[in-house]
Formats: sequence, structure tokens, C-alpha cells
Amino acid sequence: MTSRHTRRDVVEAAGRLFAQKGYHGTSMRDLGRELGLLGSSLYAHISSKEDLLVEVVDRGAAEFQEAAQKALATPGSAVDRLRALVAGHVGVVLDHMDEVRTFLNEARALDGGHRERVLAARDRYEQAFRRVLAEGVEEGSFRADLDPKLTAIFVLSILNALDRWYRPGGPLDADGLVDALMEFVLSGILAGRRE
Amino acid sequence: MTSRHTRRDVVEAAGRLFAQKGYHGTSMRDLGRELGLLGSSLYAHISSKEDLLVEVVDRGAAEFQEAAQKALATPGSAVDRLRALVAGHVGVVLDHMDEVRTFLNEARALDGGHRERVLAARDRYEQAFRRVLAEGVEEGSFRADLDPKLTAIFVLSILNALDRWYRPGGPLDADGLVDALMEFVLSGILAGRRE
DNA sequence: CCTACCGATCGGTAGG
DNA sequence: CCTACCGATCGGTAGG
Repeated sequence: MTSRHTRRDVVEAAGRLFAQKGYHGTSMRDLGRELGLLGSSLYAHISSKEDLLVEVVDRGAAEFQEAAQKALATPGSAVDRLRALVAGHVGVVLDHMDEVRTFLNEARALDGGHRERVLAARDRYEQAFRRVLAEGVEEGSFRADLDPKLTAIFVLSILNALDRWYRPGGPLDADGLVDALMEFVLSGILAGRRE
Repeated sequence: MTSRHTRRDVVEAAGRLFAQKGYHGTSMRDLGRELGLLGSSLYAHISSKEDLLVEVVDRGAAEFQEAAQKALATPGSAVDRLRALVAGHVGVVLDHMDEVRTFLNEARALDGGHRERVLAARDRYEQAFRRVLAEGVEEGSFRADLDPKLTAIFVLSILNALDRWYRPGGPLDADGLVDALMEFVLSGILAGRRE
């Protein structure tokens, strides 16, 4: 056997530590220790610490983008597509927590060009929500006075905070979480609006 | 004149840089440059970098706590108190953006004891929201099946993301923001629920 | 993947 | 608040 770790192992471990302690809070020696080797040995697999961050963040971005594309292809009403977007987001958070947290919190550690690419990816993702919200207004499902841009921000604010509190295996499973999210977003909290 | 900067100046500048680049992304020399002096000169005002973080974070926590206490004292219905909590939060974000961002994002850089204190402060603040939501259920303003704990998380998720996108001086002023937040939280986005 | 390093930068101190 | 440092740690490289 030649080497016991693949480049992929290194990127995954980096995601774990960047998510936990931040990019600047993680040293290459920390990362080596996580994998059971020396910091300097990592350079057999990668060429710089910043490259690692770029790769982790890009994976997060790609997962969200893919989930959004699938959700937008959901047939039915705008409500159905919004639910698909929310369920897709929950799925990405559960399956790729570390990349998601790094994508959301560590973009500022990237240099200008890479940071702009990440912000552009976030904006594209947000557009998927805006589009579905606007469709819902057109078809009459959502309030006529709804501001798709502002509302997309509100919905995404809730979704982007999931990694801060939601723990799989707790009392609320993924389906229950999606239901609770949709009820809150669709109907709010006031009583006496169903009868 | 003896010194041109007060301890307070140092703490404020630290808040600015910690909010912008993170605790680990800010060096004492960066902080000195921000104030026009050398990194080593800062130690005439403070005793360690970590102390600075503790002080910035504590200020953020105190602002939120104070705002919550005032809001809870608002007479009227639970809806009125919820609006007061939301308006108070918006006020704190607008007036103390740097401390807020440091409080929300840099707590993990604190050592165990200090970090626990911050998490306890966040929990107390969240409790204020839970209490008002539970009151609203009891008085019949909010849905009977509402989960105050989960709903508090949703509302605070939206509020805690404000610093990521809201810019004073833009098209939406603070009052308009509070109105939009309350409409979203109270009524959701579905059409045909008012008539 | 390790050994043996490199120059740069880190938080912080002594003394004025 | 500066000068002149300190030991520790940083990201990274050469050579095997």
C-alpha cells in the first residue's frame, strides 16, 4: 500500500474542522492530527490551505444548486415547489452539514475572486426561492402583496439557521421538520385563520 | 495629553474587526493599525486578546437582554409584546451591529467557561420569545397547536440573519422592516386568509 | 508520508 | 504609546 488517505479524505476532514472551528481557527497541523499524520504531509494531497477551503465551499454550493434544480422541476402548484425547495434544503443540511456550515460561515476567508463566486452561487440559490414565490403570487396561492425578494430572505434565514440547532436523531425527524417549516411559512402563527 | 485612545475605543475597534474578519482572522497588529498604533501598544489598555472578545460579546448579550426586558414589560396582548420583542431586536441590530455579529458568530472562539455563559445568555433571550408565544396561545391569539420552543427558534432565525443582508439607508426603513417581519410571522404567505 | 527545515507572523512583555 | 524584543506557531518546501 502506498498512502492511507485520499485527497477526498483530506477535503472531508477539512470540512469538519472548518465547520467546527472556522478556517482561521484551523491549522494545517490540526488537520493533520485529525487524520493521524503530520501537517506537512498534507501537501502530498493538496497544494494550499486556501485550495482546501475553496473545494469545501464549492461542494456546499453544488449540493444546494443541485437540490434547487430538482425542486424547481417538481410538477404541481407553487406551494408544491416551495415544499420541494424546503425539503431539498433540509436534505442537503442533513447530508452535508460540514460543507454547508463552511459555505455559509467561512466565505469571508476566501480571497476576492473566490468570495464573489460564492456570493453569486448563493444569489442563484436565492433566485430559485424568489421565482417560486413569484409564481405562487401569480397563480393566486400566495398573498398578492407579497414581496418575493424579501420573503425569500425570510424563508432562507430560517433554513440557513438549521445547522445551529437541528440534530438528527432528536424528537423531530426530517419530515416533521419540513412540515413544521411549511406550516410556519405558509400560515404564520395567528389563530382562527383556518375556520 | 497622555493617551489618545481609551479602552473603550479599543473594544469598539475590536468589535468592528471581529465582526468583519472573525476573531482568529484578526491579529493584534491589525487592531493596532485600525487605531493608528502598534499592536504591542494595545496592551496598555487591555490584558489579552481573549479579554477583548469576552468584552465585545458581553456587550452584545447585554443589549439583547435589556431590549427583551423592556419588551416583556409592554402592556396589551401577546401580539403587542411579540412586536415589541421584534422591534427591540431590530433596534439592537441597527445600533450595535458589530457586537451583535461577534456575539452570534464568534462565541466558539471563547474558552469553555466564557462560551457557556454566552450560550446561557442566548437561551435566556430565546426564553423571552417562548414565553410570549406561550402567552399568545393561552390567550387565544396564536394557534392552539403552536410549539413555542420551535416557533421561537424560527422567529429568532429570521432576526439573527438580519445583519447578513439588512442595510440601513436602503429602501426599507426600520419601521417597515418590523412591519414586514410581523406580517410574515403572524400571517405567513398564503392568500385568501384575511377575507 | 516523514524528516528537517524555512521565513513570516502570532500574542505578549520589559523598560522606558 | 514606542522600541526592542521573546518563544511559539503559522503555511509551506526539499528531499527522500
